[in-house]
Amino acid sequence: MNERSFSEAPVPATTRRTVSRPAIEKRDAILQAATRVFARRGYFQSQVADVARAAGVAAGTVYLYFRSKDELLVSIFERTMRDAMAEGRAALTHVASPVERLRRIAQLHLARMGRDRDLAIVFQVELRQSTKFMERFSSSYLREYLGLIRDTIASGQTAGTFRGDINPTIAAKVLFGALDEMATNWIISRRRYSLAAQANLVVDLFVNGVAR
Amino acid sequence: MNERSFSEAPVPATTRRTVSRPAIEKRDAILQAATRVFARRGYFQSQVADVARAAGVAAGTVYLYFRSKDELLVSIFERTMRDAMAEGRAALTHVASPVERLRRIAQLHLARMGRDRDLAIVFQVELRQSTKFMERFSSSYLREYLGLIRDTIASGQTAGTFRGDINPTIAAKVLFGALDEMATNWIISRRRYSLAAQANLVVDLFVNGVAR
Amino acid sequence: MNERSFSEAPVPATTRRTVSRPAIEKRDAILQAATRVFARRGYFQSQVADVARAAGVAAGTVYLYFRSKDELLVSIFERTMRDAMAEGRAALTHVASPVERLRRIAQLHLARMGRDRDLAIVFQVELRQSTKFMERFSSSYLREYLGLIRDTIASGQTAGTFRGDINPTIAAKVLFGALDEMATNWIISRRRYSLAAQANLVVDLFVNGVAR
Amino acid sequence: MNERSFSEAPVPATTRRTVSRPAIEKRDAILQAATRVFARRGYFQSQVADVARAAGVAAGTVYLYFRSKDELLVSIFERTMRDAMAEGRAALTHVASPVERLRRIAQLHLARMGRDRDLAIVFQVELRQSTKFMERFSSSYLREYLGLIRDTIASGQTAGTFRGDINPTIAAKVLFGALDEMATNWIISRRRYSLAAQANLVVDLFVNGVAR
DNA sequence: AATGAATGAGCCTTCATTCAT
DNA sequence: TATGAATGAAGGCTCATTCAT
Repeated sequence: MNERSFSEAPVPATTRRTVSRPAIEKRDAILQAATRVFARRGYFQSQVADVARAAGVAAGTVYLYFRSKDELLVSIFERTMRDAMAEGRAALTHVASPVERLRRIAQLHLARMGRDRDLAIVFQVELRQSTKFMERFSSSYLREYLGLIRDTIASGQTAGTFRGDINPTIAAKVLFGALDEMATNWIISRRRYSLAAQANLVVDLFVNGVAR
Repeated sequence: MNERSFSEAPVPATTRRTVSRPAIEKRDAILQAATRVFARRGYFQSQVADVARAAGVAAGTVYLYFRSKDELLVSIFERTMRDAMAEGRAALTHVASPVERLRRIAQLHLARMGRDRDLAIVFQVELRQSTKFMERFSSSYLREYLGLIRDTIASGQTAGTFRGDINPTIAAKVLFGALDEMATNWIISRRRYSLAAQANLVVDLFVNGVAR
Repeated sequence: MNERSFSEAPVPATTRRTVSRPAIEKRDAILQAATRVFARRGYFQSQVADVARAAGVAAGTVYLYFRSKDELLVSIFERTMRDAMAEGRAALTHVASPVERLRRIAQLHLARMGRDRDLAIVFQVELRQSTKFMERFSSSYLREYLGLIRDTIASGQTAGTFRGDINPTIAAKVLFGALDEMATNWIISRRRYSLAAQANLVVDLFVNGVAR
Repeated sequence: MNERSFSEAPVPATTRRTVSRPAIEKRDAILQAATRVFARRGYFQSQVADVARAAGVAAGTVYLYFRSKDELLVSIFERTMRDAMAEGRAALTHVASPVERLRRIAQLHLARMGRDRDLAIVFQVELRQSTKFMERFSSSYLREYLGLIRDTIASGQTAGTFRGDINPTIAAKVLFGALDEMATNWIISRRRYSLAAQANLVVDLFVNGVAR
């Protein structure tokens, strides 16, 4: 991967703020095509021209919507995370019970990945190629996501539902790591099973432990 | 990454079985240099010439010991996993208690990664770039490693230490995912802390859960 | 020379059939540059970058018009042979006399080589580097060319102009070999003389023999 | 092909003049192996290590007998031509008739090639790769060989057997070209037939022409 | 004389990106 | 906005040759 820039999302810029509807649609089409192509061939094996072809546009057109090939990957991540966080927060609005909140988080997490295998592949595999790349991610949405889990755990501790002697930061990583591994394993596995169905099992394990 | 071959390790061999000591040493030196270089620059940014220079040999010499650049990566994985599995099995020989066994596994896992940051980077980041690559890994040593964890959990169930109503396969993934995330987070994090020290915390959480 | 593919000519095509004029011109320019460069430096000593520079395009551009370095060589052969066969057939249309036909063939053959020393060098030297390469050639245009000569001889036999006791296939090879050697010798020789002027001498010798 | 040197034949040089019998034998073995390997794989595809292996020696050993890979090719040519010229002259000693002399030359030429297909391939194909290479050849043995033919023809003219109005130099090229083409065609052709058997046909054609 | 491990120069090809239209 | 032809930097790998043993 060449020098990653990680700069602002470039939107076709005739007018800065009002981006026309068809422009957004084309941008989305390209992003979707990129997800499909990256998932099938892998990021490095994929050529920008492949993405363009899959999106039904010319190679040069991709660069009207994205600054670079890297940015396609970054944008897939950001769009998905933005959606996920928004959906997550909405889903948690009226859920008070910490356990139930974790359950919702896990369900949404695995459901989103399980719903779109190509997206899942990009998230679980293609997105993890360089420390720079990962640092960039962890310091933004991922930090936010881990924070959401951590806060939920902490509030569970405050409420007396969860043990006070555990470190909520570490616990958050444990849960995230577990969900992440579920998703990765689902990608890799030849067998086809419901990923979402594992959410409750994971949360149950996380909450109650393996001990009798 | 180009077509990976994953074929046998090509060691310059005077006779097939007896590989001379200096040959082994040079091979190891190259592998170590590769770990360092890949970790610092990333696999794709690294040139074979960089690795050669770091190992103090000529570029062409790398190809006397490894079939391709890819094979350097594969070999780092395989050598480490082989060592880790051997060390793991040895360390578990006389440990009967399931909880203690999990603790040992976690400790060895995080200690190994925490001991060599470069190796950890290669393992947590560089090695996860393509589905093909990951499939190859999961179907060998990783499967074996997950199996080791799963069997430990299952024996804990048999012994009555662990709940009978959990799926040991899923539980194994949960624990592995948690450890894996610890390592990844440690890599990414700017702060320097002891990775190994988290082993007990993770296992405690895994065994007892967050619930009061 | 690497694995030769000998596949279809890859012409950048807006539409499959209508190749734009400038595209054809650029392709021709590259082919001409390749002829010049290969003749001066030899095929293996020539770099694709040399050809590109001589053609006034970037190195990558060559690959928009030709699949590989090999294909440049193949294309020079094919374009020349196509032209030569077309010109040859046209020139023979109204020539009935077998001797006169042979004379025309020889004249065109040597005139074409004598007209473009670079092309001659590529034909007489660079194009004869591997059995695979030569097999490929002999089984296409060369076979056709030898066939043209053989048929002319055979018709001369039928007409009673030529002896009936000679094998026209062998006679064709003899004439072709003679012309080919004339060309090769002309290439190699330091002295500059008219190659075309030897056509009649060769044909006279071929027709009448050296015997008094 | 890299810079060709075309320098003196390097003989293992412990003592300059007295080359031990086994040294000569090893040199010959290498040359024979080279002929076989070059013929099968082509000169450029062949590695010096291939030749060494085929000769049953180590790669470095080849360089004790030959200065370079190029020189292997050159030496094959020179050894064969030396033998051929010697054999030729001997065979012609007591043959006075010009036609008969030509017949002997043609027979020896085609018999030698027809006897050793690998050698024939090297001579007809591998040896003709660069102008420099060919210039080197033409200016030595080839010139001598053509001279032999030319002189024979000239003496035939003096004797009144051959027409006085032909240019013996051109006639010599014609005959050589004819023989050369016979050999090349025999190499390329899938069909297996006697090459030597064509000698008389070619000479008859050369002497008497195709005309009735 | 013989070995074969080591060297390192050399080059085809790909493909992200640009830009004239 | 859209196109797609053109660019040119970049690098993995081969293999003839050397040389310490």
